[in-house]
Amino acid sequence: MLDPRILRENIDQISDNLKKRGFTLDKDSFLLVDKNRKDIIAETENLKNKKNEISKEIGILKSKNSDVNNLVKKVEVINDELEYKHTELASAEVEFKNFLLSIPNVLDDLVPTGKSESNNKIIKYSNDENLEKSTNDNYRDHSDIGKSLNLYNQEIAAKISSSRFSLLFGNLARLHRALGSFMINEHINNHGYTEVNVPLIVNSESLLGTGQLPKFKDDLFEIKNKENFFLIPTAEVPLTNIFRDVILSEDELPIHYTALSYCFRSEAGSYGKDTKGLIRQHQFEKVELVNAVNPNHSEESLEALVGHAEKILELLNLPYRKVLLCSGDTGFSSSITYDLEVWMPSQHAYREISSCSNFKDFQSRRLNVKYKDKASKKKKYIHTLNGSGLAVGRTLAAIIENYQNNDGEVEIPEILRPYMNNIKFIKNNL
RNA sequence: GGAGAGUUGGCAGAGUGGUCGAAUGCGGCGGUCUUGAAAACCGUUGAGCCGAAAGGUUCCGGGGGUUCGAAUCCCUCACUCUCCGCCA
Repeated sequence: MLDPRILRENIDQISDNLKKRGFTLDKDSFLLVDKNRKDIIAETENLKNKKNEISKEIGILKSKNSDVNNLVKKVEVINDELEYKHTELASAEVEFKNFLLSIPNVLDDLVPTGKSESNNKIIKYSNDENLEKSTNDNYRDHSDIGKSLNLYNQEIAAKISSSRFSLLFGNLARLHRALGSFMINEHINNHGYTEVNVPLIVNSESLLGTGQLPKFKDDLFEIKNKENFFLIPTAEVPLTNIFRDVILSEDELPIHYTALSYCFRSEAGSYGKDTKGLIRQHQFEKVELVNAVNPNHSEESLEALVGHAEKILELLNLPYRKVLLCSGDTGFSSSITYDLEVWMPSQHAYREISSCSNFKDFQSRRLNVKYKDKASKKKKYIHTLNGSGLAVGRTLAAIIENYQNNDGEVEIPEILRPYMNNIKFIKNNL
C-alpha cells in the first residue's frame, strides 16, 4: 500500500512510474475518492463535536436538577444526521482503502523498463556464459530419470490426489529432505538467520498484509469448511506477519527469519505449463528468507539476501544466472526483484529457482509495522524483504538433471553426502 | 465438544452510566544531586484520522445495540486461562 499523502502530493510522478508496469492509475478517481472521504470526515466530526458538547452540558445541568429536555431534543436531531453520515463515511472509507490496496508498489529507479521476461536484465552468470550456446542435447529430463530409477511417480500421485502432485521414493525422497535441511542449516549457521516453524494455514488478514489478497485470491487454496482459512502459498506470509501491528525498537533491526515450509498454490491459469516433473506443483517445499530492516539499510540488505540464496547454488555447484526483473515482470508488492535462475539442461534453459524482492515500506504499511527511530523519536515504517533460499523441489530437479551420468544414475553433490549416509550415487530402486 | 473465569496504555493493575484517554505502581525519557554511577527527588511519557495551525475526532479484545451520554449496561464473535471429555 502506498502512502496516501505521498500519492496525493506526487500523483503525476507516481502515475508515470506505475505506467512502466503497465498499470494505469486513474488519477482523477483517486483524487475524487480522497476528497470525498475527507469531506465526509470533516462533516461527521463537526456533528460529533456538537453532540459531545451538548451531552456534556446535559450532564452538568442534570446534576443541578435543571431542565434538559430542549438539549436532549437537539442531540436527537444531530443523531439522526449522524446515522446517515455514518453509513456514507463507511462506504467512502471502503472505497478509499480498496483503491489504495489495488495500486502496486512504486518501482525502484534501478528497475529496467520493459514488458516481459525478455526485457529482464542479466546481471551475471555463475560460471559458463555459453551454456545456452552448447549443443549437447543428450541430457534427459529429471522426471524421466526419476521414473527410470523407479523413485519418482506422477501417475500414482494423480490417483491419490490430482495432477500437479508427485511421489518421491527411497533415496530421491531422502535427497529432497536433505536439501531442505542443508539449505536451512546454511542460513542459520552462516547467514545469521533464526529458524522459525510456521503455521501452514493463515487467515485473510495475513494475506492482505503481504499482498496476496485482495487481488490474487485465485492463486490460493481456500479451506472450505472453515471460514477465513487459507493454505500458505509461501512462508513469506506467516514469517512477515509475525511483525503485523508491532512497533519494534531500532536496536532490534535487522531481523532475519527463515523457515522451511510447504507451499500450496492453485496454479490457476497455468494449465498445460510445466505439466511434467517437479517444476510446477500444487504442493512444494521452499526455504524462505525474510528480512525486517531499517529503511536506511534496505538496499544493501537486498544485495546480501540475494547473496544468501546464491550461496546455496554455489555450494551445490549448479550453474545459474542472476537476473534483474524488468518493470513489467516485477511483482505487485515489490519495488525491485532479482531472480536466480538455474540451468536446466534438458530444457536448454534457465528456470527461476529463487526470487528476492525489496518491498520497502509497501508491506509494512499494510501490516502496520513500525520501528521507533532514535534520532527523530518518531515511529516509522520498516522495510521488508524476502527471497527464496531456495525452492526445494526445483532444486532437486536441477540436481537430477545436472548431476546425471551416462548410466542413468544421479551423482549426489558432495555437500549433501553427509545427509545421505555418504553414498555417492542414486541408483535404480534405491 | 461441555462448564466456569477473564481480555483496560510498554508491563502490572484500578476504574460499574456524565469534565475518564482513563488513578496508581513499574518501565522509558529529561533534569537536580554526584568526579562518574546507583539511590533519592522533580518533571515528562499511548496511538490513528482530519487540519497549514489552533484545534477537533476516534480508540479500554472485534462487531452491533440501549442511552442525550458507555471502559462501565445488553447481544454477538474472537482469543486467553482453569476443569472435564476427545486426540497426534
